[in-house]
Order: sequence, then C-alpha cells, then structure tokens
Amino acid sequence: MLERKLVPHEQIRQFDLFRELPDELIEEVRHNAWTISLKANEVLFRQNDAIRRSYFCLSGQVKLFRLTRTGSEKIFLIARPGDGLCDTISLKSERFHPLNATAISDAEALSVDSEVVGDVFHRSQRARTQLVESLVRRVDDLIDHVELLSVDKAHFRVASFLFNEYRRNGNKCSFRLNASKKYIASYLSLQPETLSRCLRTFRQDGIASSTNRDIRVHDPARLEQLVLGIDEAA
Amino acid sequence: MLERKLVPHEQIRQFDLFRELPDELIEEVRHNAWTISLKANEVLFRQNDAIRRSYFCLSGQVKLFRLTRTGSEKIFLIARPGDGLCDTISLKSERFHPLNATAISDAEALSVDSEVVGDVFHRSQRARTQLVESLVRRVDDLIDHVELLSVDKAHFRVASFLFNEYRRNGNKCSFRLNASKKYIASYLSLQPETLSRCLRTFRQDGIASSTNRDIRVHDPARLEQLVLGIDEAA
DNA sequence: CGACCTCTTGAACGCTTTCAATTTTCGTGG
DNA sequence: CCACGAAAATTGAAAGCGTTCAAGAGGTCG
Repeated sequence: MLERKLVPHEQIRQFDLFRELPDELIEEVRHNAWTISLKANEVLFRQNDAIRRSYFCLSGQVKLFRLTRTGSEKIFLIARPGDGLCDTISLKSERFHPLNATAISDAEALSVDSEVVGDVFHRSQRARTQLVESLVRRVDDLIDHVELLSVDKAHFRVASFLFNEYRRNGNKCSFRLNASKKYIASYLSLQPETLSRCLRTFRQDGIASSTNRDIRVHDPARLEQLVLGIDEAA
Repeated sequence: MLERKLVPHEQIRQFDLFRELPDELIEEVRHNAWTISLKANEVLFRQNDAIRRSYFCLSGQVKLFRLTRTGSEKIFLIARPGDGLCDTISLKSERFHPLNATAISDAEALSVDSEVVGDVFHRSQRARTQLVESLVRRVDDLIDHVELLSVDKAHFRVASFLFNEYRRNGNKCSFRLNASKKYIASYLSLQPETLSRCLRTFRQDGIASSTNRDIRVHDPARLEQLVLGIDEAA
C-alpha cells in the first residue's frame, strides 16, 4: 500500500464532488491528498472504521460490501474509476464507514483528508450543491437496490438488473458486466447457481445470452415485459 | 386535503433540518409553509411527481412505498411525527419523488416550498450541515435496509428487525410496533403469513412474544445470537 | 349486530438453496 | 507457446423453506 503525494489537477477534478471547484480549492485538496496503490484483494478500509479520510477510485475496481452471518459477502457496489468510495462524510459528528472496501483488481485510490473536504464544502457553494446532489443520487440508488431485492422471484430480479444495465449502456444490445457473475449474484442477493440458471432460461427463451462478462440482449421488449411483470407464460 | 397558513415556530423547529436555524430563517420558512390535513388512505404525493415542495410529518402516520409488479406495495418507511418525508431535495437539477406517500391514519403534514428550503440551505451553515447529516443518516438507514433484505432466511430477518427495534427503544423488553404486522411484513419483504409463523416459533422458543402491536422480548441474548447467526439448533 | 380488516393456522406447491461434480476460463510459469 | 493450477461458471439432484390458497379466529367501527 504505497503512498505518494501530489496528484495532477485533472485527476482530482474527475470526481463529481470536486468537478466544479475553483482552482484555488482544487489546490487545497491536492495538497492534502495522496494516492494509495492496492493489489488485488487488499483492504482499503473496514466497516465501522472511523471516517478520517475520503477515498475515490482512480483506477482498477473496488468492492463495497458487508459480511453476512454466514461469513460470505454481500456486495453493495462495484466502484470504477471516477467513483467516490465514501457515501458518508463526517461534517459534524464522528462517523464510521458503513461498508468494507477492498480492491478486486490492482487499483489506485485517491485519499483526501475529510476535514479538507468539509472545509471545501463550507467555502464553495458549488461544492455544497454537488455534495448534496451526490448524496441524493446515492439515496435514489439505494432505494432502487431495496426495490430490486424486494422482487421475490429470481428471474424477475435478474431481468430487472439486466434491463437496468441495458439502459445504463444507452440501450445497446451488447454490453459488458463490470464484475464477475459471482459478484453480480451477490449484488442481487442470489446464489451464483441461481443466476446461472436464470441466464440459461433467458438464452433458451431468446431474450438474452451471456458469454463470460459479455451480455447480448436479443429481445429488449420482452425483457422489459418481464420487469413490468407482463409475463405471458415464460 | 385542507390547507391553511402559518404554523407556530416550535412546529417547524421540531424537524432536524430546521432545528438549529436562527429565528429569521424560521420565519422565512414559516411564511412559505402550510399544513395539509390528510384522512386515512389519502395520497400526499406520488412516485415520479416532480419535487416542488418538501413535506414533513406533523401528526399521524404516513407510509412511503413503491408498487410492485404484482400490484402490492413495498413499504420503505413508516413516517411518524417529526420525520421528514422527502429524502431528496432538488437544489440544482429537477428531481422526482422516488417513493409514494400516503397517510395510513388521519394525519397532518407540513408543506414547505422547496426553493425556500434551498434558500435556507444556502444562507445558513447550520442548515447545510444538518441537511448533509440527514442525508447521510438516510444513506446509512438504506444500507441497513439492503442488508436486512439480503438475509435469506425469514426468521433471521425477523430477528434482525426485532433486535433493531429493541435497541431503538432503549433495550426495553416491551415496546410497541409503529405499524400493523401487514406493514412490518412489507418492510421486511415477507408475506404476513411468514412473519406470523416466525413470531410463533419465537414465542414457542421463549425468545419473544407479540400481542397485537406489542412486542415482549423474553431473551435478548438469544435474539442477538440469532442476528449474529450463532444458532445452536433452534 | 353485521361488515370489515387484521392476524393466525393449515396444507400443498414451487422455487431457491445446498451439496457435489464437471467444464470452462484465465493467469502464471515452464 | 503451451501447460498447469486456481478460480469462475455450469449443471444435476435433493432438500428445505417461503409462498400461495383457503379457512377461521379475534377485534373494531359504523
């Protein structure tokens, strides 16, 4: 976990939270930031650790997860370059990381002193607005996650996920999953076997097929019908 | 849905978002706020409505929910007096309610122009900090909700919920659920029948019992063990 | 008192999980 | 470039568990 100082401006400005900051504040962030190099499976922070620094994904992938009663992990998010890793910033009271963060490939993270983030927040209206926007988007995403897990039947849940990814990729029929099926299954709170079986029936029904991480949607309309529940006897 | 103007200061200050506001800003909120009287089952706002006003629960109870594919409702929160009803405030881009809000008893809601809330946000540092704190807490709560739904076995899920309520009530052995079992089941994404059966086995095992909305925890230690997964053969 | 809603209980079905084994994929080193 | 081993993905079979359907008990309000 090597650490070194001073990251170029553009590296910092790529994150929503800092995007619209004036140069002087970017400088302030820059002088209180460093990068952390992570090897695959290396831990960035643990759930319940006090939040003293804010982290952002520069390269590679980082999983945000909790451990379950049985020792397996429940994935909440697979972060990619440009994503923030800390939902919660402690402005007033001390806060603790709600999730674990571990690299799933070799990765680099930007690490910024939380007090500096708070300082920037107080000095720039744009930063304030952006922070609130980011949090609000996170709330919306989590509400969608809760809804997804409330779908009782596995193939409806998988269909919802696929249709969502399909739309996130600009309604293109081919796209690539950003994680292995094991992690996708965990995100959906399903066993990998169940996910595999759902994808098989989708292939048999000519709705969608998968080869490794590549998804091909053959019939977007029927996929959407599955999501909406208009299932004319699968 | 009767509307009238001017609510007393204390009514407004009871909400986290406004708690620490100076009098002048409370006044500003107050002159742009009114109350809405809702009869049971009356709709306050609908999912995907544009957010033009922010709502807060003054009396009674309001359910925040989404409709599922099968037409039933998935409860995200049962709001009580003092709770805010809008997670998302549109500061910059236009936003839409992520959830439906409907009164489940006769209720009163405070309605404040969203632009006024935004204005207060920009003018008071305490309001800003408080808004971020509220959003962060909401994120934490939603993460917990996702975790709860990721618990595969129903009795572990119910145990987690009960233990959580137990702690929220200051570790008292007796407490009252804030909603009917139908709504609790929906919050847990379980069928009412399943919840009923789980509570029965808890009673038989001497862990906890319920009469109507009143819960009595007989063995907190074993309840916690269930949550942690140390289940020595139930 | 009757209508209605909540909650409970029973029984059967269907689906996900679990366990086990095989195949495929991918990274590392020969 | 191929070979090897580890991890990922797939498939099958059986068992466990939640849902569903149906019925009945308890409570509340007009």
